[in-house]
Amino acid sequence: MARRTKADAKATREALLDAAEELFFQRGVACSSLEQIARHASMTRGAVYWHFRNKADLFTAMIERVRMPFHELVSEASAAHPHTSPLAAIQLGCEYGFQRLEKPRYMRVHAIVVHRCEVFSDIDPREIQNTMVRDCFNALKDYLEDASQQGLLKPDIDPLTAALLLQAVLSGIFHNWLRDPQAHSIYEQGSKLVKAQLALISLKPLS
Amino acid sequence: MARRTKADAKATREALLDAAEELFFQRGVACSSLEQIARHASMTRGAVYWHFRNKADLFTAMIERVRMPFHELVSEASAAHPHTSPLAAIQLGCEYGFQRLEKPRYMRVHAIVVHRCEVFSDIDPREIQNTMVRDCFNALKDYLEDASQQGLLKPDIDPLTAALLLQAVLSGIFHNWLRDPQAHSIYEQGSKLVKAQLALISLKPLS
DNA sequence: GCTTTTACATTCAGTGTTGTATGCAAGGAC
DNA sequence: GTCCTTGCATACAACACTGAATGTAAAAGC
Repeated sequence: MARRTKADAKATREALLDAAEELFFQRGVACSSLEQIARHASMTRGAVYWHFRNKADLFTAMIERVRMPFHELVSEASAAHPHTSPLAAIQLGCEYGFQRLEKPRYMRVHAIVVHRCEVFSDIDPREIQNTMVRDCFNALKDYLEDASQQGLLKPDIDPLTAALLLQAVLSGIFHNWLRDPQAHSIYEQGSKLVKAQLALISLKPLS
Repeated sequence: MARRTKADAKATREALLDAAEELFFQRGVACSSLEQIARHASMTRGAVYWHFRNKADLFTAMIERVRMPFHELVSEASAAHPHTSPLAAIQLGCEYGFQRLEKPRYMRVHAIVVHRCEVFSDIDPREIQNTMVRDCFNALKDYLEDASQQGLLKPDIDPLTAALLLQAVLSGIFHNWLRDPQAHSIYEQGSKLVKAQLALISLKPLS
């Protein structure tokens, strides 16, 4: 068959990643063979082995397309809404994150990492999740310590516990939604619950 | 080889489940073959196929050994601590649950369901988790509605939202711990956070 | 315009796994 | 004591998947 131009090759790579995403999501990582993935992208396994070393390499490349560190979300949010309090920044960052998660690609890949893959070769999905969670928690802690120093928090709760609770709430919202994404909008449900939780720990009602 | 008595057969079955538990936990469900499981229990695949129809059947049998409905935890707890308020019942039920999770068997099996298995044949780990979560949430909602009617909750939070938040907190605690069970005790961390969250929603300080 | 890469397709060998079929020795009921 | 059944072990057939080797035609470089 005809060889493709450099741009075509890039498109092929993306198509393979798309196909992997769909099949991993539908049948799970272990149950999706490279042959099936290639066929789903109208290619052969040769193409897969050209662009990726093996299944694990393909997998990590797929993950790379959907990274979203919390501080990125917040700075993106605060670009649109400047001069906000730490608590409002958290609320906005979460809402931006929830909105991203509703995009099919983000939903699918996160669903794959959480529910459709297990340890294989040198990939451990828990580590992937751990880095995401740690990043999020550290950001929350920073914002809540800021809020505490500005006297925005109720005096009977320390910022560390507040961060732990809020991070747990976020984790819960995330996992509850991901277990059945069709059931409800994580943006609506999540925003509501984050707001409620922030109201519980903040001294004054949120703006 | 010698045929075993009925009690021996039962022991064999348990040994196979134990072996599956260990291997699933170590290498993941997909990466553990029935041959490996049988060998790990000093048996052959014939024993596996005698006691279980296939891998999926073995898997569900393994799950069956660690079920713990929330109301069971609470009734077990309130047998030891009678005449408690709904909020204290929640606290106690959670603590009993956390303590169970720290037992190796419970920890391993839950870790397997959450992190070491994906959809295979007709098994969907999400459904298993969904039933657990729904059961827990319904129980929480009942207790919190009781608490609300007894005037124990802050007036600015409705029992439904409180239940959603608390369930999210529990989910978060669970997943955060399960991602790295060695890092901390879920009993200590979880009890602390549940207490803090209950304090946030309750009108008076908890006894 | 020629050569060298690139971007795949095709083929092949090897391995691991599943399900089933069969064998067999001891248990259990009478 | 016998006969059927149980509780496995062993053997077999079929398949699916991986990784690597090889083939190849067109793009890129000069």
